Amino acid sequence: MITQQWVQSLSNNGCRVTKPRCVILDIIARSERPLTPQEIHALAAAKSPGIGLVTVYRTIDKLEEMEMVERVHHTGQCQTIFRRAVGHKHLLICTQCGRSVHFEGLEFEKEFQLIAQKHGFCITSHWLQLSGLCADCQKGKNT
Amino acid sequence: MITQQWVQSLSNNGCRVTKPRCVILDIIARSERPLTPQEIHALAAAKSPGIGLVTVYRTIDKLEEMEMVERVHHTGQCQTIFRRAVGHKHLLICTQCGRSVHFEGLEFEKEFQLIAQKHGFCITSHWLQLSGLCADCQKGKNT
DNA sequence: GTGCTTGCAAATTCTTTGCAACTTT
DNA sequence: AAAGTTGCAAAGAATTTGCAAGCAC
Repeated sequence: MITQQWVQSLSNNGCRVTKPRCVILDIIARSERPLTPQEIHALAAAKSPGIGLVTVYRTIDKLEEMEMVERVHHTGQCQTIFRRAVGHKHLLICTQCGRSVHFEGLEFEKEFQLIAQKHGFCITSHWLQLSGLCADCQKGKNT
Repeated sequence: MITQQWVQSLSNNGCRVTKPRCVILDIIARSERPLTPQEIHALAAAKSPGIGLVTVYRTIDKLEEMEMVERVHHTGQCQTIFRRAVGHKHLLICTQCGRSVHFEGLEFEKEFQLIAQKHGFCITSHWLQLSGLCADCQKGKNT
């Protein structure tokens, strides 16, 4: 389970493993789709009343810093949070239900470099996200 | 000049061609890099004192609606505005000076579809941006 | 006990809305 | 003259900060 790995990492980095933090971690780790800070807060508060939105923001910052989550562009904003994949992967997002899947994209890397060279640029990072409808939403299951 | 085309389009769509609007249009059309609403406002106010930030927001909305500009992910946010390219192009951005260039990316489209199919998704759009250092910034010119 | 965390309240920052005055056509 | 626009002030929304109390180790 991802949650346990994250708790371990936190601990290894000298961070305290507190109740609110665990609840938030677990919600993000288990989510199949990117969540906004507000959504995370709502889910966290449901599980464990009293958790503040501020704690959610601070936990997200910490997780981002430790490269366990990343910001994703979804529903018009780029502040939704999704767990980060191991290795170099990109995201495939369902515009309707939000379900997201990581995919390998190594084939592209070389092409990106070539394109950049043509313009005199030296690439340091890239942002690639595909949006569409997942199998269920195509069938109208989540309507 | 892009500005003139835009003014023409506005006019054709029944929009009034006002002074503030022209100033804002011109700033965005000429910019080599994505600008935040605040930056646009600062530049606009410098050229023509009295222009309100609200007008900038409203003009951006209109331009976006008419597909003349797009939101770009830059410097940690995705609300910076950059002119939109004709046809299907992607963006190459300098993380240091912000200079941006559009490039063709048709070769990727088919691959995107294939990847999506493997996961049962049907792609409707994608978001691809390459970030790095432009030629000048690599040489330390803009430091 | 020490020092990291938490939650509250307040402060900021960014964006949107209501409205009367003002332009463009 | 009619209708779209503008800028101001105010309202909202989202995020950050200060701080005393509370936990984890």
